[in-house]
Amino acid sequence: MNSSFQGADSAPDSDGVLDRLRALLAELEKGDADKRLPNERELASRLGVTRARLRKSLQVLEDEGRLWRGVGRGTFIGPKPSERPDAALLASKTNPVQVMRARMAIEPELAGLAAVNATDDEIAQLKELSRRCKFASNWREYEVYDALFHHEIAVSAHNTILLALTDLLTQVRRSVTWGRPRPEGVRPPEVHHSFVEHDNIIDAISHREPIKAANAMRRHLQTVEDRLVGRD
Amino acid sequence: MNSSFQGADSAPDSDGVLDRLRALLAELEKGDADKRLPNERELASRLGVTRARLRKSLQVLEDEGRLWRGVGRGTFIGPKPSERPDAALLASKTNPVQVMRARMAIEPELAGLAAVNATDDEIAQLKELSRRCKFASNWREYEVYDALFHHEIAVSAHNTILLALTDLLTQVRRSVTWGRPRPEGVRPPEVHHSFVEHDNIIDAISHREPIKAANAMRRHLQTVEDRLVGRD
DNA sequence: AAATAAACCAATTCCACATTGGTCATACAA
DNA sequence: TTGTATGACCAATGTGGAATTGGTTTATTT
Repeated sequence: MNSSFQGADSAPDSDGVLDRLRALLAELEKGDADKRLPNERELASRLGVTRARLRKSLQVLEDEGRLWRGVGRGTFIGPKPSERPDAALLASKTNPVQVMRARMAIEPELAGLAAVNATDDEIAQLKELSRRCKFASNWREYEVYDALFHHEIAVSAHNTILLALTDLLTQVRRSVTWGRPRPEGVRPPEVHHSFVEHDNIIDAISHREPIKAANAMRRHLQTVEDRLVGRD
Repeated sequence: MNSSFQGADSAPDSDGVLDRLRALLAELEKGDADKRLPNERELASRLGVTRARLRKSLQVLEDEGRLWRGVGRGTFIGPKPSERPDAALLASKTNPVQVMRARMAIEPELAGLAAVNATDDEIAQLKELSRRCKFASNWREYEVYDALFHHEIAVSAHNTILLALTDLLTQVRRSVTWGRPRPEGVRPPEVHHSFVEHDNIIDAISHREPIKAANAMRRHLQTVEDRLVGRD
C-alpha cells in the first residue's frame, strides 16, 4: 500500500525517502505528543537527502492528506485544519441569493425546534422584540430588532451549533450593504409585511406547532427574498 | 432625544460631557475615516473632565449601542462586532445530536444545489472520493475521504456561505471524538451502508435530479445518525 | 460622602527579528 | 541538454518584549 496518486512512475522512491517518511509519520502518530515534524532543512540533512528531494516526498504525503504544510508555520500530521470563517471575507465572496439560500435551509428548522424547546420567557421575549419592530422609529432601528428577533428564535431552539451558524450569517449580512438603501429618518410603514409574518411565527411557536412554525418562517424568508431581489 | 435608557436622573450630564460626546460621534460618523476614538486619558483631558466622569458618559453611549470598548483595543463607533466562531469551543458546548440536526438542515440542500451546479470535473472528483472510501484500509482513512466527499459536495453546490458553514461543522466534529472508537487497523466492511448511499447521492447529482439528491443525502445522514446513537 | 488623582491590572497591539515552507538562479554532473 | 544539488531570496508566520488601553482599586482631597 504505497503509491496511490497519479502515475506511480513519477516518484519511484529509489532512495526510500518516502518509505522512511511514512515510518516516521506512523511513529509520530502513535505518540500523543505534538503533531509537528522537524523543518525541511533539518529533516533533509537528517535523512541525508536534498531538500528538493525531500520536498517531493512530502508533496506526495500532503496529496494523500497525511500531513499539511504552511509557510512560516511548519509541517504537521493530519489533514489541514480549515480556517475560521471571517464574516467580512465571506461577504466579499458571496451574494444575497446565496445567503438567502442558507437562511432558508437553517431558519425554518430553527423555528420548528423553537416550537418544541422554547421556554415561556423566551416566547415572551420574542413577542417583545416583535413589538419593538413595529414601533421602530426608523429603518436602522427596525433592522436591529429584526436581527434580534431572528437571533432569539435561534436561542429558543436550544441548538448551540445552529445558533452559531445563524449568528455567522447575520454577521455576513451586517458587514455589507446589500439591497437598496432605505432613506434615513423614515419610519417603516404601519403595515410592513414582516409584522404579521413575525406574529404568525410566534403564534406557531407558542402553540407548540413545529411544522407550522417552520412553514411560517419559510414564508417570511420568501417575502424577504422577494423584496431583496426587487419583486415586491 | 437624549436619554433613553434607565433612570434619566442617574446621569443629568450637568457639565454637558454626554452631549459633547454625542456631537463628536456624529462628527466622526460622517467622515469615512477610522471609527476609533482617542483613548480615555487623552479624551478626558481634551474635554477638561476626569477620566471617571468621562467613563460614565461613555458607558451610557455603549449601552445605547453607539460605540463599543475593549481592553487593549480602544473605543470604537458602532455595535461591537461579534467574535468569529471557534470550532473547539463550539464542540465543548454542543453534542452529536445537535450537530446532526444542523447537518440534516444543510447538507440535503447542498446536494440539491450540487445536482444543479456541479461541473463534470467535480462529479468525477466525487466518484473518485467515493471509490477511495470503499478501498480505505482502515477507519481513519475512511473518515478522511468521507469528510472530503461531503466537502466536495459543498464545493459542487457553488454556494460560498453554505460551504463555510459545513466546513465549520466538519471542524466541530473533528475536534472531538464522539461515538464509539473504532478499532485501529480494522478495515471498513466490504459492504458498509455508506458505500451504496454515497453512490445514490452521486447518481442523483450526475443525473441532475435535485430532489432525488437531497432525499438521498437525507437518508444517508439518517443512517449515520442512527449509527451514532447506537441504533444500527 | 463624593469627587479626584494616581497607581495598578490584564487584555491587546505593535514592532523588530527569527523561523519556515515556497521559489528561483546558478553551478555542476550525467 | 537534462537533471540535480546548492544556496540565496521571498513571503507568511511565529515569538518575545515593550508600549498602549480600557477596567479596577486605593489613597487623597474637598
